[in-house]
Amino acid sequence: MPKLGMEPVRRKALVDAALRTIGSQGSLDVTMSDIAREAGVSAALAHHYFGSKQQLLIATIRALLGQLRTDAVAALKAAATPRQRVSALIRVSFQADQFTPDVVAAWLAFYGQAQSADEVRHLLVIYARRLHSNLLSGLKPLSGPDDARRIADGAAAMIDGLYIRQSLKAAPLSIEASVTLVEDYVSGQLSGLNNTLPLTQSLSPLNGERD
Amino acid sequence: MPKLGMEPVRRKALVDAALRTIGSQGSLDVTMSDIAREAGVSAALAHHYFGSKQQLLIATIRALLGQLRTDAVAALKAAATPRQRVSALIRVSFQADQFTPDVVAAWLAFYGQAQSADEVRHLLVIYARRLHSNLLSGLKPLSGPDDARRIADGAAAMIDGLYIRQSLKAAPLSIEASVTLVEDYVSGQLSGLNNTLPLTQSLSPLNGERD
DNA sequence: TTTTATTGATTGATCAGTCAATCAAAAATA
DNA sequence: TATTTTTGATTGACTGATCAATCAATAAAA
Repeated sequence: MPKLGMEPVRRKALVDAALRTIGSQGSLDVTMSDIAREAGVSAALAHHYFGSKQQLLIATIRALLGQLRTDAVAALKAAATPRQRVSALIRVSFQADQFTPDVVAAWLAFYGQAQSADEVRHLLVIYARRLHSNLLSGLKPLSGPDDARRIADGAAAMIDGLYIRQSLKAAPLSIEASVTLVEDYVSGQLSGLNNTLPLTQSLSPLNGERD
Repeated sequence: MPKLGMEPVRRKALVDAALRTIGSQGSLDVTMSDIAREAGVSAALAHHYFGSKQQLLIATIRALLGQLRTDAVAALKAAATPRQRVSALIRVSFQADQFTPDVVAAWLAFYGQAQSADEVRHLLVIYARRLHSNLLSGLKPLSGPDDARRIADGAAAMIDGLYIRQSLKAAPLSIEASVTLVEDYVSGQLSGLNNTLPLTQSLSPLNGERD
């Protein structure tokens, strides 16, 4: 069987399998054997390519983060106004493929791991910073920098919190309801400012002005 | 050494030790020996009183939840108006002893555990429901029931999200900043309604009217 | 033949949970 | 009161299972 060039194929298969396994079990207490079996290879091969379980987990987080970035970049490209950029970021966070029980459970498991593993924490901090800074760049033109920072903090927190709620699977909010909640927060905060900036587009963020 | 009536003393010591150990390590991957050592007893004694590690963990969550309820009840008792009740609930969530890195890390670890342990999930669902329903009872007099539900969802999500952010320990928000964010959200949403109800007190929630 | 892919078998460590034994206070008895 | 019995508290040592990591061996390209 051994054909050449298997390494990238196996790496991807193992990372995908790790995500599925962690997600379905909802915990990082999955064995290398579990993951390898899911990927259709031996546990020894997983060690061969990743060196350690920890490294495989880190590669898995990176994959998750990379997907999120790709999605965010694509969504931002389609947004014309600052307000639309903010909406695009909110929507990406709750995009169907990011908001599945498996993926949410995996994120949660990684957050737990962040407490004891600095490298994991670092990656999650990068995610948090990126979301915050992306939101900020959309919000700054719509308010003062201080308000923008504040609103970005609030929106980011609400997004993360909705993820947690989702993970409990008890009366979880739908994607649409989640998006609406965050949108309402942002709109409410922006319209509550001592309007020194035109806010005309802020009430229907997704219907951008024509031309 | 054996004096009578040690059981409640040991149980409490073990639960406290579990919280400290889990919090400081930031993970449920602590051994019974770790916890027992922290409590100053043997691992065998921990098993003697709790039967299993899982049961000790569940007792620990219950303790956390119980403390939260006690604090909430006390805070609600001091609140005169519905709006003040909402503020009291927000403040309790970020109360100093609930918002320490240890406690936050422990909560996070328990959320992870909720994925695979139904009893743990059930307890966390209880917490989520209690917060939501408490918020609701304060919000309903200030808005319609539908808006109240929506705002309660948003506020609860934001609170949980701020906890997560805290756990990352990267530029975490202060207690005051956290409280302010949630307060601003609630105030912003309430003032954005088609005001069919008097909202005069909603802008300075903590300065209740006299008499 | 050299290199790459792959695995079964093994190792060493870790841990939850069990158990039999010990110790000392309390209760019963003399 | 003095002595014996009972009982709760406590632990060290052990077991069985699990798992990450290693390694030597095999198979198939190149």
